[in-house]
Amino acid sequence: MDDQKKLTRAEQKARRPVQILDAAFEEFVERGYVATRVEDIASRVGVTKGTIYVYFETKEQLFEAMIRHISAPFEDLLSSVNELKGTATERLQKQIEQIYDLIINDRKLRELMRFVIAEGSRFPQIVDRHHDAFIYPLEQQMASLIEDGVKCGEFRAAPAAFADVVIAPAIAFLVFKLTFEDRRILDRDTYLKAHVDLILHGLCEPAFASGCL
Amino acid sequence: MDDQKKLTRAEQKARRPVQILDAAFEEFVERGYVATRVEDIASRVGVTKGTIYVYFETKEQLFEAMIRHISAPFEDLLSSVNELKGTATERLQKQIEQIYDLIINDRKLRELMRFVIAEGSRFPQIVDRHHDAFIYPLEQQMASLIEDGVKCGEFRAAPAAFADVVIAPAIAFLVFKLTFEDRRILDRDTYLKAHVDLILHGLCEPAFASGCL
Amino acid sequence: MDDQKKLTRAEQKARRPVQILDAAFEEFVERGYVATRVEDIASRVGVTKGTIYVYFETKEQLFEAMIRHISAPFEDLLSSVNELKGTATERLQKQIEQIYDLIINDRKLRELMRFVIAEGSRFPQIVDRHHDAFIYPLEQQMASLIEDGVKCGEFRAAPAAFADVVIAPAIAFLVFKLTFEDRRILDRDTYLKAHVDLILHGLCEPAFASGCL
Amino acid sequence: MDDQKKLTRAEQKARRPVQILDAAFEEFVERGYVATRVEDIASRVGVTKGTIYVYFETKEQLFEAMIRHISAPFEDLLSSVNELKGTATERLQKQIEQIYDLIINDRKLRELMRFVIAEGSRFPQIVDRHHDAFIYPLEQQMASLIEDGVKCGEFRAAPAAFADVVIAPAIAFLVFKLTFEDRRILDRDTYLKAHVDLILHGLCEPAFASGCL
DNA sequence: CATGAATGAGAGTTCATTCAT
DNA sequence: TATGAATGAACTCTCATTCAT
Repeated sequence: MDDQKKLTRAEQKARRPVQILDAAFEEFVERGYVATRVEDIASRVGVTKGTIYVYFETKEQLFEAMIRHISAPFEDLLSSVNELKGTATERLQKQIEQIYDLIINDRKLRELMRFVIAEGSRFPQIVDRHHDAFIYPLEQQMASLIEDGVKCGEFRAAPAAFADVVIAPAIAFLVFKLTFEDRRILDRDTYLKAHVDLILHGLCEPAFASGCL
Repeated sequence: MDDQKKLTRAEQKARRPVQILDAAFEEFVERGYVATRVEDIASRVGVTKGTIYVYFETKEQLFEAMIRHISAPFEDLLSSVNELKGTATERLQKQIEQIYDLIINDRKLRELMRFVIAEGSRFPQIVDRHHDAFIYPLEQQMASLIEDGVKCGEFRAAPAAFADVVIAPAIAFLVFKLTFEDRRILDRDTYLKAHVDLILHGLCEPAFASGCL
Repeated sequence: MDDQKKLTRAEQKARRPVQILDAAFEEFVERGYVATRVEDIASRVGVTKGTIYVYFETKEQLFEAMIRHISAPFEDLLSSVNELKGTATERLQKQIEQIYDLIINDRKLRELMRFVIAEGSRFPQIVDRHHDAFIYPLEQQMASLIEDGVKCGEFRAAPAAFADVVIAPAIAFLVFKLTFEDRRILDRDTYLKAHVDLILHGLCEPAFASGCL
Repeated sequence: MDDQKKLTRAEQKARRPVQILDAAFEEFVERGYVATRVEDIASRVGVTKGTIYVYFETKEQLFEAMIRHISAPFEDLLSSVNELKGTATERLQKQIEQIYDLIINDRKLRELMRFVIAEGSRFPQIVDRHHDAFIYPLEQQMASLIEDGVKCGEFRAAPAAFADVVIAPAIAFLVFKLTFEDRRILDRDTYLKAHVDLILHGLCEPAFASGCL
């Protein structure tokens, strides 16, 4: 409580943009770009409409800034995966698990996907951004992981498109969670297990089949 | 010929609701529910604002009717699958192909998915509808197909969630197409081949592996 | 009273634009372009804000249309002067009188001048329009009248700029009336008499001086 | 040198009000009272919004102060005319010339006229001020000059309103310059010569006509 | 059935003004 | 003295909806 009081003007000011962006995220998620009122974002922050315009020129720019704000963390998030150890199989399994954890835990990532789908035609940049910063790296990592497995003889030779198909169930999981949220229950563990099971069987050298699984 | 004219006019009127629903689909796709103006739908049909309200009480009801209108075909569409012949493997492969064809050819199905994601919180019924009429039947069919394969020894025993994971790449494909449309090229054949390849390897009894593929 | 009732929708609609333009004139005169609220114009007509936008796309276009509306009458008004009869002196005198009558009686002409001065930098077209439709014709008529007088020996040879200077007191009178309105009284007859007196003395051939005045 | 700096800084502050008034003049000229933003005035001075309010209570008072600021010089400017020497004719000619020089050289005088016309109904005081400080003295001087000329037999007896009419072309010139600025070229010398020519012919005793011109 | 003029409740945005620093 | 974050009232413009014709 004293905490709040202690905030000097300067501190307040430094926090405002982030406060607004966070509030904007919540409101835009709830109602979509067009139906969200700048005033609602403002009241969520506890300021008035005008204050929003001190920090952002238009509702449009606020939306774009919000997207950038919530996208930023993913960029370095995906780069950490390279450090995995173990056999290709183990690493593949591990990475899939991490992706599911990300999808389950990171509401922002999920909602970003909704924005991309719902507002993509209004904000084409976010579609490209999302592809370049999220989808493409995922594909690349998966592709190189599979390649490793093929090289060391754990996986059978696979067409390039395999990487896409291998991560696809996770994408579908994300979309399901986004769409049905609480309405239909999707159990992470069950789904994840089925996913891993399928792709490992699907990838392993038949000769290894009994051994590697 | 006057007869014809009059008939045509009468037919015109009988077609009005459908014309409006089709126009509504196009406009709602282009701009989303909130940003679409009733007037734009009207001019697409070639009538004026007021006419829309002769047929639909509110914009909201028009939207819902439009969703019902474009959803209708899918209902009987999926029931045709049962008639497939051949081994479980062949039927599985065939069905997957059909799903991709559907996704590629049916823009309405794709955009329905976008509506579900984008407007789901505004129109919760459409989410349920979509699940019951599209997602659930798909899962059921796939599940029973897999079960058949297991029974006849073609597929290894699989957990229930397998059905979801098996169709997931197709869902992801749909979402990709929806999201990136022309921006990123996804080749149906390449992706489909990888998908089928993966799941057949993933499903087949190892013993059958060499034989069934 | 019945008159009002009898107005059909169609008639109403035909009158609306003019009603709005007239109301706009009054409001813009009273407060200037920027300070005038579209809503005030609407209430003056007895309709609501939205109605204005049925007829005019923006406040700016409404203003421009209003200027065109009040300028239109002047265009043919000035062309009637050519029909004057009598000696050059008589015709000059007559025309000057007509100009003063115009200035005195036509509030719209006066206020147009104010718009040109006050809003000229915001609406450059109206400045040009005003010059071409009002100032220039006035100069031309005066110039040809003087030329006539010179040719028939009534007036002494005069430089071209004379026409401007000869009408200038009327312009100044207009500006005075515009500026001081009721605050300072300017008597038309006294001022007009002095004006005519001055220019006739100033123009007449000295030889004619006693005769022509 | 530190002294100097400090002095300069102190001087800076002393100059602030004048700097602000000068900046206000430019901005108000450019956009008119209502459309001018206090912030624009501030940035022209190189300070921020708040600073303006240190020196002026409201935008309205700032405007009025600005008007007073630019009007001040005219007050003593017109009193200098009495010192003219020569015949009435020479002095009249001289004074007319001075008025044109004033109009040509003094942008502030010209724009003051625009403020009077454009903002007169919002700021009635400036209309009165302008009349009392500028128009009325001009008329008075001209009237007494004419009276002198009449007394000494150079000018013919003239009605009182003559003074107004005699200066009117200069007023019209001012308004023209204000209105058309660069758009239409008005040559000072040509116009002035025509003006003087007209009024001298118009004022001189016919008997003197050949002699005095 | 079809029209389109009219409504009126907002929505985004602006800006004079205040006040803690 | 100077700042600039914050306010809140006002303004332009939009659009779903109504209803007389």
